[in-house]
This record gives sequence, C-alpha cells and structure tokens, in this order.
Amino acid sequence: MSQTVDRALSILPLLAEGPADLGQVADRLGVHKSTALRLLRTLHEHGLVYRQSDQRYRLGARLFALAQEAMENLDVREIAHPHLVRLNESCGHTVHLAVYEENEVLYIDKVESRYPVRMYSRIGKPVAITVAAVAKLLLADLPEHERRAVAEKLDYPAYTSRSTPNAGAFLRELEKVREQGWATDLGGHEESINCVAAPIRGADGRVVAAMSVSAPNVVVTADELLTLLPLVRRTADAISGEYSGRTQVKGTE
Amino acid sequence: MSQTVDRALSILPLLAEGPADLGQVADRLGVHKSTALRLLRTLHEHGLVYRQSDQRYRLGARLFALAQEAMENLDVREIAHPHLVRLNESCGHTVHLAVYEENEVLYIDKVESRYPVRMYSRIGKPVAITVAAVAKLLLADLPEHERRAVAEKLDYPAYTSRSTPNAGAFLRELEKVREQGWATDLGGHEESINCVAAPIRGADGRVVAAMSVSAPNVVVTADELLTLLPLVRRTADAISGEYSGRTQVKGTE
DNA sequence: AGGGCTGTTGCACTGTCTGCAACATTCATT
DNA sequence: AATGAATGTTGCAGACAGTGCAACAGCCCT
Repeated sequence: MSQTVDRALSILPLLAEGPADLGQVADRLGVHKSTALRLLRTLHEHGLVYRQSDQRYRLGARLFALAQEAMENLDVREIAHPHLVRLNESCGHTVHLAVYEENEVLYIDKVESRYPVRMYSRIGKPVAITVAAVAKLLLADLPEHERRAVAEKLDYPAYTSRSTPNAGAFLRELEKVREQGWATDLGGHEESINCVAAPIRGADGRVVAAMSVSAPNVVVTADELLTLLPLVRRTADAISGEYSGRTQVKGTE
Repeated sequence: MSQTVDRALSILPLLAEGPADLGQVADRLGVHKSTALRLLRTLHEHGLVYRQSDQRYRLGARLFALAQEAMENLDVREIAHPHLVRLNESCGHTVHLAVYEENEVLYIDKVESRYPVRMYSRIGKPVAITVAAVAKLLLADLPEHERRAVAEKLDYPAYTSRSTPNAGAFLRELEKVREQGWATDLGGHEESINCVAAPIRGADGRVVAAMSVSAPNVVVTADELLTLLPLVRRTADAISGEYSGRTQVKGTE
C-alpha cells in the first residue's frame, strides 16, 4: 500500500538471511543504490538495522527489544507460564505454549525437558502447522469457512510417513480434534517424537492458545505419553479458568 | 531521512507499549487517520503488526521470527552457549552474555540460576550500561575518543549508593577494567546483587562480547563470588579461542 | 430511529521520494 | 607511488507516491 515503507520493510527479511552490503540490498530491492541507502539509514535510526565494522548491514538490536516487549504483552503467556513449569516438574518432558496468528502457529513459550534428549524447537519460530498437535487445536477452532480456506492454502510437506498428506486428510483430522477436545502428533513431524496437546479457552469458549507435552520415543512410548493426557487437559483447563476469569477484557483474539 | 518510513517505524515502539486503535496511532504520530491506516496496512502486510479481533493493532508474529533469525546470525552466541551452560552447571549461578551496539549493551544469552532466588534480566533488554560488569568490559575496549564520547553522553542513574556517579568516575573505572582484563559490579545496580565478568575477544584481540556470573548476597557473598573469577576467565578465554579460530571470517564487529 | 464514534474510500494537490550523475573513499594492482 | 575499480555518499530537478480532506459506511449506545 505504501511503496516506500513496503520497500524498507522488505529489507528486514533480506537481512535476516545474513549481513549484506548496500549494493546487494539495492539489487535485491530493484532500486537505485541511493534509494536503498536512504531506506537503510531510516531503518538504522530506528535501531532495526545495524552497521557492522565492515560496513555491511545486519538486523539491529532494537528488534530484540521490540520482540521481547511484544511477548510480554501476550497475557496468556504470563498466566500460563507457572502452570507450564509445574507440569514440566511433574512429568519432566518438554512443554510448549502456542498461538495462532494469520496463517501461522507459533510457539510463545517453552519449558525444556529435564531429560538429556531434547527436542529441537524455538520460541518465535513458526510451527509445522500441518502436523503439530497444538496447530491442530488452534486451527480446529476457526470458523468452518476460514478453516477450509487455510487448509487449502497450506503446503503438506512429508516430514515422515505419518505426516498429514493433504488438505482433505487435514480437515478430517481437524474435525476429529474439534470433537474430542485434544490432539496428538505421533511421529508426524519427527519420526521419533510424540506430542499430546490440549486447548486453552477464553471466557467465550474460543481457543486462544494451545499447550503440549512432547517426548521422544527413547524416553517414553506413545502409549505412555498418552497417559499424561488427563494431566495436560487439567493444566490447560486451569489456565483457561485463570485467563477467562480476569477482570480486564482483551477481546477474543 | 525518509519521512514515510520514519513514521511507519515509529508505530512499532508505540505498539510495543500495548495494543492501540487507529485513532490513537494517528494522534501519537501527528498524522491524519487515513495516513496512519495506510502505514498500518503496510506494516500488517509484512506481518510486523497484527490486528486483533477487537480491531486494535498489536505487534505481530514476524517480529519474533525476525528477532530470532537475527540472534542466530550472531555467531558468538552460538559458540558461547555450551560454555555458558557448563559454567552454570559447575557454579549454579546466573550466567549472561552481552554485546555492545550503538551506545547500548544488551544481553544476548542467559542461563538461569539454579538457586530459587533469581535476578531479573531479559535477553534483548538493554543493560544498565553505567554499572553492569559486562558493560564496563565492552566500553573499556572502545577507542579512547569514542569511549570518552559515549561516557559524556550517558546518564548516571543512582540505582544504589554504589552506582557509578558520573562520567569521570566511569572513565576511571573503565581504565582500571581495561588494564586488569576483568570487571565486577558489586551492588551497583541492585543493592544485593554482585557480578564478575570477563571479556571474549576476536582474533584481532578486540572485545566482541562479555560474559558474567551474577548472584545475590543471600546466596554467596561478594568475596565468595570473586573466587569464581579464574573459572569465569577460563571460560571466556575458551570461547575466545573457539571464536577466533574459526575459518569463516566475519569482520571484527 | 437518531446521534456519536471508529474505520474506510476517492480524489486533487503538493511535498517527498526517486534516479541520475558527479564526487569521495577505500582498496587492490601495476 | 600512481592508476583504476569498486563501494558509499551528496545535490538536484522532475515526477510520482503519499498526504489530508471530506464524504461515506458500519457499529454501538441512548
């Protein structure tokens, strides 16, 4: 909508790939060097871009600070955190908290497993949306037309032989998840990792977040992990209760 | 330099304070609502801004992703992390890693204390630059004129009675730190918290990062903490060695 | 129904962004 | 040391993209 801003913002993902010099930035934007220079300068003044000593540009420090502040404003996270820690203390496995936002599901909190074998994931990183248990819960709660629209648009990478193969299968899975009120991912992302997940609901009953417990086969089998389901659901419900009981109303988000 | 981009970027810190609606954004930018709308739309398309169901705007998800990617490009961090964890395992206290960037020092990694009493700090958050041990090390390594320039510009908040009071005292402290090759903060930020820090150097000898161990008085006294200095320095040197031994040269940064 | 509030669109104007070309600077090469 | 290439930087005139206005649409509250 705004050409100048559009160009400036396009620089950020570009620099996320790694440092680049003025010429490279100008080329990839398809603009004159002088134009790129001015854009970079503006980004620089706002601290979003940093100029290292070899003159190349990199993403800057304020970006961290902004992202951190944004995190803190997510009040589900704040409320949920102690519950997640307690759950981790009682079962020992990795616990995740995730939200849905504009066709993406992302982890907003994580408590690491206390076992030496840990699964790889990172706060802020988009989740494998077609297979993750938390993603299923979050998508299952969307209004039907939107759910369908999203499902059609997605890619269905075959991470493993048990990954969701296509939109049809995914929508059927979502329907099932919607009815039972919990979800699993049994080796759909990483062959040897299983997850159980439960939804966190706001006062109006809509799913605002989802949490999961994940563990690799070498630590517990899928069946053993499933025995944790009641505990996971209780934890999720406790968070839901606390979240929706708040005086301050922040919409259904 | 670029008015439009400047305005658009000014929206981000504004939203970091909390969600805001169109009118509020327009007011605080001092522009017409329609202008604010177009800027927000552009930010939205790039995922930096999210529109919640009550129509208000918030910082968006891509911001996290960007910040995370930016983190990963800091290779000191990657190299240092396992060392920090090991140090934490052997002493139990909070371990921090920080870098200097454009008049700011910020934490880029942290391993939490294993004691119940923890100090407050956050990755991505600017450090109390006039008192933190890591800040002293990073500033002490700047070329003299720059160091002086930065010191003059800073504010010297009196967090405690032992905080650095003014530029003169700070520059003297930096000189001392520079010579001895390590730094402390003994209750200069929080009355009851002490830190010991050591520098991490690149191949050319310049300080690229600094690490510290922090602990509250209730856990160990300042003297006890100081006995960890050799260990902290050894850890920092190990990281320095690994960092500067790399084949891939990324400038002195 | 009516009035107030917020978000949205179309349009004419002007101011800001653009690309160019000339200049500055650093670095490599002879 | 001097030349050349490559990169970053500045001033300028023209043009186009961004601006504010005013009118419209939708919503909630009375």
